[in-house]
Amino acid sequence: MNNSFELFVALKNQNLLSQTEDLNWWPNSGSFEVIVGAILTQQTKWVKVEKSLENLRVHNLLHLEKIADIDVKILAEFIKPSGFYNTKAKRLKMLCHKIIEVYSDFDNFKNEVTREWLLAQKGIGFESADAILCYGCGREILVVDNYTNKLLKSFGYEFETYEQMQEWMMKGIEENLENIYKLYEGKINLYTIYSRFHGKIVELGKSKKDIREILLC
DNA sequence: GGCCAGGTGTAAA
DNA sequence: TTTACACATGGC
Repeated sequence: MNNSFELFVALKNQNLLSQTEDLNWWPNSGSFEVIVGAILTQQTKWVKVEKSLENLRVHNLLHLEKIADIDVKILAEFIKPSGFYNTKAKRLKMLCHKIIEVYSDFDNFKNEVTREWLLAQKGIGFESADAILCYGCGREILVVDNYTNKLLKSFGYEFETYEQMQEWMMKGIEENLENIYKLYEGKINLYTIYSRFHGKIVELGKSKKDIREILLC
C-alpha cells in the first residue's frame, strides 16, 4: 500500500457493512444526536452508547436545550451504560450549554462551528471534534482513530500526531478524487467518501479480520 | 478474571 | 514535552 487511496479502494469491496449502514455509517447523521454520541462513545463500545441514547430518547431528552438544562446527576444516571458517566455528563451538559450560548441552536452550530471552537471545549479532543464536524455537521473531514493508527502501522506507516496521520489519509484521497468519482460513476461526494472511509476502518478493526487479507486484490 | 471499547484531561517527571 | 493515570461500565 502506497497511499490512503489504495486502502480506500481495498476497503470499498469488503462488504463489512450492510448497504444501509454503509451509506450513513453514523446513526442519525446530521442531527444533534451525533454530538451526544461523539462524547458517549469515547473509550466505549457503541452498543453501550445505544443504551444510553435510548434512555435519553424515551425521556424525550435528546435535544440540545433539554441536555443543557438537565441536572447532571440525572444525566449521569441515564448515560451510565457508556461508562465514565460522571465526567461525560458534566462535559456534555457544559458543551450543550455553550452551544446555545454561542450559536443559539443546532442548525446555526452546524453551519458556523469551527474545529478550533470544538477543540477548545472540555471533553472534545481531535477525534470527537472531527466526528462532530463530519457526521454531525456534514463537513468534508476524515476522522482518524486508534483503528486507523493500528491499520496504518501494520503497513509500516507511523505518525507522530493525530493530525499528521489525518493529513496523510486525507491527502491520499484528495489527490485521487477523480479516480474515486469514476469508481462510483459520479454518484458520491467528498463528504460521503470520508464518512464511509472512517466507518469501514472502524468496522474492519472491530471485525478482527486479518488486516493483510484486505490488500490481496 | 483480565482485557478492551467508535478518548480526553491533568498531574507529575 | 512526554508519560502515567483517572475516569467506569459490561461483554467476552
